[in-house]
Parts: sequence; structure tokens; C-alpha cells
Amino acid sequence: MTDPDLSRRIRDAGGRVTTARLAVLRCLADADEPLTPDEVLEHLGRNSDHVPDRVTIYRAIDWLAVHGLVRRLATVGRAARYEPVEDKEAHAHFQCRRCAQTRCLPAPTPPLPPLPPGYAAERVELVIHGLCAACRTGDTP
Amino acid sequence: MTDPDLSRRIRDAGGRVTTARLAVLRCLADADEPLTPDEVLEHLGRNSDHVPDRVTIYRAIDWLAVHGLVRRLATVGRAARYEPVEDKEAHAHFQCRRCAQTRCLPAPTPPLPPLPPGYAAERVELVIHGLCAACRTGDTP
DNA sequence: GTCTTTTTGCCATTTTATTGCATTTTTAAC
DNA sequence: GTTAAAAATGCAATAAAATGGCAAAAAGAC
Repeated sequence: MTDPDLSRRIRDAGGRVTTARLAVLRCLADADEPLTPDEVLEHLGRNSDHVPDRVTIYRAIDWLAVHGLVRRLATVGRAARYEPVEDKEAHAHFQCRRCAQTRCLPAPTPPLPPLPPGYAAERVELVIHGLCAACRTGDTP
Repeated sequence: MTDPDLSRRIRDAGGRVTTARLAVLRCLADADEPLTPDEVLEHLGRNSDHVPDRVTIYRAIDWLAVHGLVRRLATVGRAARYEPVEDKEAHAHFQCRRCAQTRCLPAPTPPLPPLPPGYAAERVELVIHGLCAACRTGDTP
């Protein structure tokens, strides 16, 4: 997705198109797996001249999440992970229990289980727990 | 499940049956939803005379998790949540995006999506994101 | 009860995230 | 392009969740 596209998405969401927001969204869109705020910061450090403050990254991500451009995943690890909200959705995530790596998997949309009365479902997420290839061969599981 | 049962599970896992481990396991087994370490601490404070230190709770939970008596869930909130590993498994979890309440739902076991080569799946978790009844009627979504 | 090993409690520290406020940037109006 | 209002940023401080080190205490074997 091109920068003008991303800018437009931010503007359409009712916010100002700032360097930080654009850079964060760009970063998440380019990444092939969900990133933590710190990973975003690190990526930006490698690919940009001006690196926003850590707090700004947090706030930018939060803004993007609240406005539906980005999504926070359910994680087993300590840090939150975010991925861009794209058109083609419905994919699961694999999470390695050793290295906390998280990657996207193709997956059928699971059916929504019955909810208690009054509850409203907004999204179904499928998380596969296990060991990634590196951690499985590396050392003690 | 009775205390002797729980003690036996701990002993069978190769650990000492300590007050803290037993209390934590008891607490998680009695709760009808997954709890955070702090919630466990709070429950124990209400139901016991001697309350273990917070760090002890963390370590007890961790030991139980490593030895398969308890399971850490994927969460959207900051704190980890744990539930006992029981016989009847295969259930999904609902997480409210406002109050972070987490509760168990009956659910069919979703099929395992294809994994990249070398990856090993150990568990499939289904997370339903949304609003609980209280948060939906309470105030602004 | 005594001995050995494991676990606990307490303190300090780390990791991840949030808040407050002055300064800067963005945008819309001229 | 200036300019003014609103929104976003940077920095320092703080909070929340979890972890590490080590002496004291408790389990379990005898």
C-alpha cells in the first residue's frame, strides 16, 4: 500500500496525518508479522532518519487501534502485538512459546460459538500455540 | 475437585505440595473464569488466613503452568490469565474489550490450520473479542 | 527430631505501558 | 505564505506486571 493510501486512511479516520502515525502504519503494513511497539521503534530506527519518541509510538499505535486501522492481538507474551487491518482478513496466528515469535497463518474463519445473553462479539481470533522451527531444533523444548 | 486430588496432581508432577501451590491451584479450579495472578492473590486474601507473597503466587502459577496443571491464555489486556487444565477441554474464551473480563464459552475445537514446515502445534485457542453484557449496556462502547 | 533440598518472603530491578505538561507540528482560514 | 487554533509530540515522571537474588523457612526422607 502506498503512502498516499495510508495517509488517506488516517485522514478518513478523522485524524491528522503526522509523520509518526504514517511511519508506524507504514511499518506495520510492511512487516510480514505482527509487531510489538518496541519492534516498531526498532524498525523505524533502522529505516528512517527521524525516530519518534517511544511514547509517541505508543500513542500513534493506540490511535490507529482505536480508529480501526490496526488491531491488537491476543498474546501469550508480555508485550502487545499489532497488525494492520487489511481487506483480506480471517487468518490465524501462530505463537511460539519459547521465543514469542508470532506469525500469520492462512486459516478458515472459525464459527462463532454461542455467547451468553447480552454479549456482543466483534471478532474471532484463532491462536495456535507451539514451537517454531528454530526453537524446536535449537535446544531443549 | 478435592484437596487430596489436587495435592496428588502436584506430587505426580514431581513437586512438593506446598500451601501456596495448593491454594493457587484450588483458587483457579474453583474460579469460574480465568484469573490474573493479582486476582488469585485477592481471592486468597479473602478466603484464607495466611496469604502468600505476590512473588510466591507468580512462582507457584509458573510452576503449575510449566508442569501442565494450569494454562496461560492469550490475552489482549496487560495481565496474564490462567485457567486449570481439566479433563473436558476444547472451549473458547470471550474477552471484553472494555473491562477485560474473560470467560469460558462452549466451543467446537477449531481445525488446525496448516503450519509452516518445522513448526509444531501444541494447542489451539479460540478467542472471541467483543463487549460483555455489562459494558454494552453500561456506557459508551 | 534431624538433615537435605526445595520453596518462600522480602527487596531490588526489569519490562511494558501510561500520564502530565510545555513545545512543536498540522491544518484550515486568511 | 502567514497566522491562529487544535492536535500531536517529546521528555520526565510514574504506574503496572513480572522477574531475579539471597537468606530464612518449610517439605519430605530418614
